[in-house]
Amino acid sequence: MATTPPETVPEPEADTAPLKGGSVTQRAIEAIKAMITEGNLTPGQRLPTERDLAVHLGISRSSMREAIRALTVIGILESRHGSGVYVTNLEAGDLLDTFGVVAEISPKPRLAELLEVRRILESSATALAAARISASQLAQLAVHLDTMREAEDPEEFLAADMAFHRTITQAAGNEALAAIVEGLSSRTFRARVRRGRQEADAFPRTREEHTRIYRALVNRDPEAARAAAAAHVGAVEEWLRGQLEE
Amino acid sequence: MATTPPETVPEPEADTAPLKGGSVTQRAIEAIKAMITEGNLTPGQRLPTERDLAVHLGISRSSMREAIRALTVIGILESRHGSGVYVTNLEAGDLLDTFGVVAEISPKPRLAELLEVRRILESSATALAAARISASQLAQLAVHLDTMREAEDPEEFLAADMAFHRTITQAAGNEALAAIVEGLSSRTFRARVRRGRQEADAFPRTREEHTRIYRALVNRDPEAARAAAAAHVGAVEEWLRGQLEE
DNA sequence: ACTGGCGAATTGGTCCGATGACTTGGCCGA
DNA sequence: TCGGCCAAGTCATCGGACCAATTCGCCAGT
Repeated sequence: MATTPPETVPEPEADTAPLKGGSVTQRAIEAIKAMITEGNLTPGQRLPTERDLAVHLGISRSSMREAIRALTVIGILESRHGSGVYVTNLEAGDLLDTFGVVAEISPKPRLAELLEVRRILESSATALAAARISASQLAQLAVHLDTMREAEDPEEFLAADMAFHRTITQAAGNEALAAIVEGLSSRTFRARVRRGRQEADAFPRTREEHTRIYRALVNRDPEAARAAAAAHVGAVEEWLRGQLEE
Repeated sequence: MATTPPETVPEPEADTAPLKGGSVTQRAIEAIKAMITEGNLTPGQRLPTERDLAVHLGISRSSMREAIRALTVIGILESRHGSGVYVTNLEAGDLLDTFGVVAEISPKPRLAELLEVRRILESSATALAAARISASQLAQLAVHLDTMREAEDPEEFLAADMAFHRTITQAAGNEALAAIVEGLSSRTFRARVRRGRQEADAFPRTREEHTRIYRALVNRDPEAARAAAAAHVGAVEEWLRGQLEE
């Protein structure tokens, strides 16, 4: 090994060395990201084998595996057992579902902030949907509303609730926006917020709010839709903030 | 691709085994996340050693390292050589700078969508800032405006530009919102968008847009601030969409 | 008794080799 | 021609070894 002699004073701050930066694994991560951004790797394409990549970058297979795993977790790569490692389609959903994880592990105060972000995004998404939603999507919304109306099981209610919102965000015609909002509304996130709220008269009120959103969409009224969605999320938000002051 | 033979072929669909699901490494990731959400691990706390964790979960150290690396990349853990593995402060910035990566590797069409998200968020953030910004922050904005006015070097201009927006998003008082917007405005992202736009008369126009935002903030006019910010981002957005149709 | 530096123990970082599990595609036989 | 079997390719996991950085206590010098 011909590494640097132990004499230079360490300067841990400036990121002046993008290639030599940090650990070997980090270098591998950057290398793969660079290959994608520079077009050497296109969505869906298969990468060389772990061994070849490791040799090519001059690192061990273990380190290369860590790099691949890291990029897998954030949705850039996807490794299929026995087949190979592939670049994902790099669709919004692939990359942004990490958001769900963030929502899962964020401490309570951060939760309120994330809910505010969701309110902003979802109200805008609903306004967009008012202009772009199709007839079949409106029909879907009606079905989900009926399901919520007749559901006794909270589980079923929640599922229809999520489907309702999902249909709207998809109708907004911005996949990235939809993916982010969905991440902020992820299963455990909502479960955490709802927990303990069921004893209140939340269900009828929620149904009413949903109905208001639906009517605004039917009338293709973006401003009404925005207001209704903001009020809907805002209600949860306000309740959560109240919870925090204890 | 022949269809299924009469028998065999298990039913690998439903994710009926959340604990046994997927790979060993995945199990380790979920285990650590669970430890955090359940409060067994608090922000800043040190984890057991890799070796101990591996033994405790009944897996090899290699797999455990992959899990730790994965959680490190998304900002949940932080490992210090020679010292140990620690939970981050779980602040918004730690968790959401993954957004920058998403913006970096997203293909062009997705870029327009992300820019639309930024427009939505930044306009709302600016409106919030109009109500909450402090006198000293307003003074900072003035300094950044002057810097932009006198800067000849595009590099310097861009730095002041980013600082300007950063001050505003921070003034909005929502760290999560600020972190997301900053991720969407990350270095390479803006560099990519700007590239080739400099030959146009973009700088004077940008300065003017910034000045308009600044005045709205000085007047503490949320609606004017929202409109000015939306127009500012929207200008870039529109230009990018034009670029896409080639 | 206090201070300063040195070194051993601890711990993450990297590498290597081996084995198991899964996929794929071609070969072989009915 | 068709269908199943087999072998090569590849990821998944494991266990061990050594290197590098940090940390902290011991010890010598003052």
